[in-house]
Amino acid sequence: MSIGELSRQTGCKIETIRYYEKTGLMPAPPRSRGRHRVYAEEHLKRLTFIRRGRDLGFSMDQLKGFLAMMDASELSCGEVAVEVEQHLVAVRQRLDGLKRMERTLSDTLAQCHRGGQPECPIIDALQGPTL
Amino acid sequence: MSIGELSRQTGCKIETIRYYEKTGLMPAPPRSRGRHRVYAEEHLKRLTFIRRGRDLGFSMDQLKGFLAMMDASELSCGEVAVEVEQHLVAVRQRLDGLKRMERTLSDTLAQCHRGGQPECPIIDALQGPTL
DNA sequence: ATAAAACCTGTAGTCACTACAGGTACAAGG
DNA sequence: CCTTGTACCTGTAGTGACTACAGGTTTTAT
Repeated sequence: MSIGELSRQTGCKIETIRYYEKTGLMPAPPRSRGRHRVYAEEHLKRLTFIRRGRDLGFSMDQLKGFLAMMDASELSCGEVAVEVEQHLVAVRQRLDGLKRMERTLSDTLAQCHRGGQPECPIIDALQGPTL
Repeated sequence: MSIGELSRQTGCKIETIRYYEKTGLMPAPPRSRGRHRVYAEEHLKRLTFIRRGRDLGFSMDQLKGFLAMMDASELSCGEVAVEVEQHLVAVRQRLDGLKRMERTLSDTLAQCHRGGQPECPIIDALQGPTL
């Protein structure tokens, strides 16, 4: 499988795949005579795992940790679970922050009478000390 | 007011204030004989606005736009409102993504029987095609 | 055989900071 | 007035996770 094919199958850009290789997240695959990267099924699986993990908000470092455990086939579920749990806490915090943000923005917008009033509640809201 | 004092009042790190100056978000303030930055009330207001805006997820470029409008005292509420509205849409999308993320993570965790079963649903979930 | 597409390497840019190194200024106490 | 300690200065480089480009080589299809 060429890098382009792998890219199509995973939805991961070619540059990103090469970047993952450079940073050690993906192994360097064998090459053709002309130095083109040649990938196999295992690479597809690994990259799918990485993309999925990234989509779920794990850092490249966290994924590197997971992959190292899997590579060592000490897939001690427990250790991974602990990290996933911690991550979930962080995700929930971000979620709360974003919810607050959403509320503030929509409240502010609701107060704005679009006509050219001299005082804009949007600007006031952003400047004032309340909130 | 020294840069340290401004930093304390706004909760914005000194390096960040200098960075905002370099990028044109904050104006270059007058200096003391010895080149130390000397800030006034207006700087405090502006930086508060910037911090607030950043906390609400606006980019430095968007804030630069708002500030330029305010500086020109064409605070045409309408234009700002349109941008805020668009931003709100983006925030809601991120919120949805995060909610999906939260659900996937907690579902996956729920399936994991921490004991050393050979198959870890966490790893399966991240690798498999479903989801 | 040739042309177009895909691939290669290496470097630099993005965003919003953050950290550091190596130096100068200022405020307080003696 | 002098010293000491803190606060400040500039400039550069690093972060994370990519993305974009320039300038060259290989593969594939006609």
